[in-house]
Amino acid sequence: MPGLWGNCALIEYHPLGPLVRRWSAFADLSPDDCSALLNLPHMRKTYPKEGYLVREGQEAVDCALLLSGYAFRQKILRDGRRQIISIHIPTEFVDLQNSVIGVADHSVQSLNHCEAAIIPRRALIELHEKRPAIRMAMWIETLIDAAIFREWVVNVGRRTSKARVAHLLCELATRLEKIGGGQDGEFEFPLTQEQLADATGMTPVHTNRTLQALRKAGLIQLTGRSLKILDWPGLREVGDFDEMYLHHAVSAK
Amino acid sequence: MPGLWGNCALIEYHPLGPLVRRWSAFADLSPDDCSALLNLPHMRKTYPKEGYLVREGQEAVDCALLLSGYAFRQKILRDGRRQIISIHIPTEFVDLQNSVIGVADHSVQSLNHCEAAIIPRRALIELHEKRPAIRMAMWIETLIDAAIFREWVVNVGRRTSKARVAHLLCELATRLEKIGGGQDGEFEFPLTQEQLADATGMTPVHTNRTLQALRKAGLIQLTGRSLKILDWPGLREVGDFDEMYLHHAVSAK
DNA sequence: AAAAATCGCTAACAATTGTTAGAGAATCTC
DNA sequence: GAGATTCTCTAACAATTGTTAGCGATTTTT
Repeated sequence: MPGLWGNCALIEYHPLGPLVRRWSAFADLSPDDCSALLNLPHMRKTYPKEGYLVREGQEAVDCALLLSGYAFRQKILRDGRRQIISIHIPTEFVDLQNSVIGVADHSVQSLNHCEAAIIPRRALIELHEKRPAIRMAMWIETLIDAAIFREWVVNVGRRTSKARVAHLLCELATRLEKIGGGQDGEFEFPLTQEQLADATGMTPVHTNRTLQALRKAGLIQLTGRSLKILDWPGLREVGDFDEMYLHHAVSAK
Repeated sequence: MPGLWGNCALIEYHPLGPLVRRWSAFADLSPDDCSALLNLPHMRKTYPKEGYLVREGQEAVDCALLLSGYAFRQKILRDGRRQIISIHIPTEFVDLQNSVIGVADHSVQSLNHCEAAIIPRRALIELHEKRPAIRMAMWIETLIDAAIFREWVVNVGRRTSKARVAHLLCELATRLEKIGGGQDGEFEFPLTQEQLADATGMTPVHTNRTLQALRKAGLIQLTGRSLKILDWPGLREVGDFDEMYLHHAVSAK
C-alpha cells in the first residue's frame, strides 16, 4: 500500500522501515513521527554467530534493532549453566529496557550471523520525551516483551518437556509469521539442540528425545537449520499454546 | 526527614504516601508531581484471602496499588495446573501493565487479607502523559517488574530445587526489607507450601522436602506464617542470589 | 579436499522429582 | 471449645529427567 505512511515514501527501502511498520500497528504515528523514526541516527553493524549485542554489566550507550538474523537473551548462573530467556527476530529492539535502566543485568547474543541498526540511546530518549505516539509504541513494545517473559516462566515452570518445546516452536513461528519470515510454513531455525535445551530448562539429551517424539507424532519437521510445522492444531494442543499473550492485536489508536 | 517532599506535608498519613516515597527514589519528583500523585482519585478496597485483584480476560478500567498484605500473579494451564509468576508486596502497583495493554492475560490474587488503593486507569494515563517525572517512574517500575520476570525464568528453568526456594526467599526478603517490612530479619510469609510449589515449578511434596533441607542446614526458620532468615550468606550462596536484577539503586535523577 | 570441530543421536544407568495416600498439626468457623 | 477444614509432613513407589560416554553425520576451517 504505497502512500500509507504519508511522506515516508522511502519506507520500503529504508533500513528502519520495518520498525515504522511494526510500531504503526501499536500507535497512531503521524507522518512527522514516521520521519522522526526514519531519521534516527544509526549505524549498521553485523555480528558473527554468538556475537554480543548486549553484555551483562555493560552500560547501555546505544540500542540495537535487529535487521536480519536472530538473537537470544540469556543469563549465566554462578556454576556456569545458563538459561535463555527469550529469542528475538528481525524488526525487534533487543534492549529498549537497558537504555533506561542503564546497566544491563543480562546479555544478548546473536544466534546466527546477523545485522542490526545501532541507535544512540540519547536519540531514543529524545523521541520518547517529545513524541507521545512513539512513546506509546515503546511502552507497548516493552509490555509485550514482559508478557512473553511471563509466559516463559509458565513454560519452564509448569509444562511437560514435550509441551515446552512445542510451545517455544509455536511462539517463534507465530511471531515470525507476523513479520513475514519464512514461506509455506517453513522457517529458518538456527537454534542448536543445546540452545533449545537452555531455552526450555532441559538437558540437550532430553531435548533430543523430545524432538524425536514431536517428529514421530508428525507434528514438525526439523532438519538442518529449518523448521516446518506439519500439524498446527496438533502442535498447539501439545504445547498448550494460546497466542493471546503475544498481544498481536493490541493498539493504542 | 520532614519537609523532604516539599508541600506534601501529609505524606506520612496519606494512603498514597508510600507510593510517592517509592517513586521519589526512581525519578526527581517535583512538589507538584508529589501532590498530583497524592491527589489521584482512588478508592480503598479490601480483599479476602484469594480475592481477585485482576482477572484474566477482564478489561482494565482501574489499577490496584497494594497498601497492605501480599498478592500473587498467576497463569492457569488448560489442564488446571498453575504457575505463580511473581509476588507483590505493599507499595507496589499490581497491574500498571494491563492499564495500557487493556485486557489482562493473567490474574492477580491476594495472598492473605489485603488492602489496595484502586485508581482509575484514566487518571494514571493522564499523569503519564502530562508529567515526565512520573512517567519516568512508571517506566522504571515496569522495567524492574520485567527484570524480575526474567530472573524467575532463570529460577524455574535452571536452578536446583533447593536453589529455587532459597532464591525466592532471598528475593522476597530483600524486597520487604526495602519497604521496611518485618523486624529483626523476621517477615510475614503467608505462602502455603502449595503456593510456594506453584511459584517454583515443583510439587508440594518436593517443596516440603526442600524446605526441610533448608531448615536442617540452619538457613531459615519457617513456622506458621512467618519467615526468619538465620544465615543470609548461606541462603544467598545456596540460592545463587545476586540482587543486581532488582535494580534497587536505579534512578533517573 | 582433508582435517578439525561442532552437532545430532543413542544407550545404559543414576538422580531427581512426581504420585498417591494418609496421619497428625494447625487454623478457622460456628 | 468442638467440629470442620486446611495445611504440613512422611513414606513407598513410579515416572521423568539428568549424566556420562561414544559414534556418526554435518559443517566449518585450513
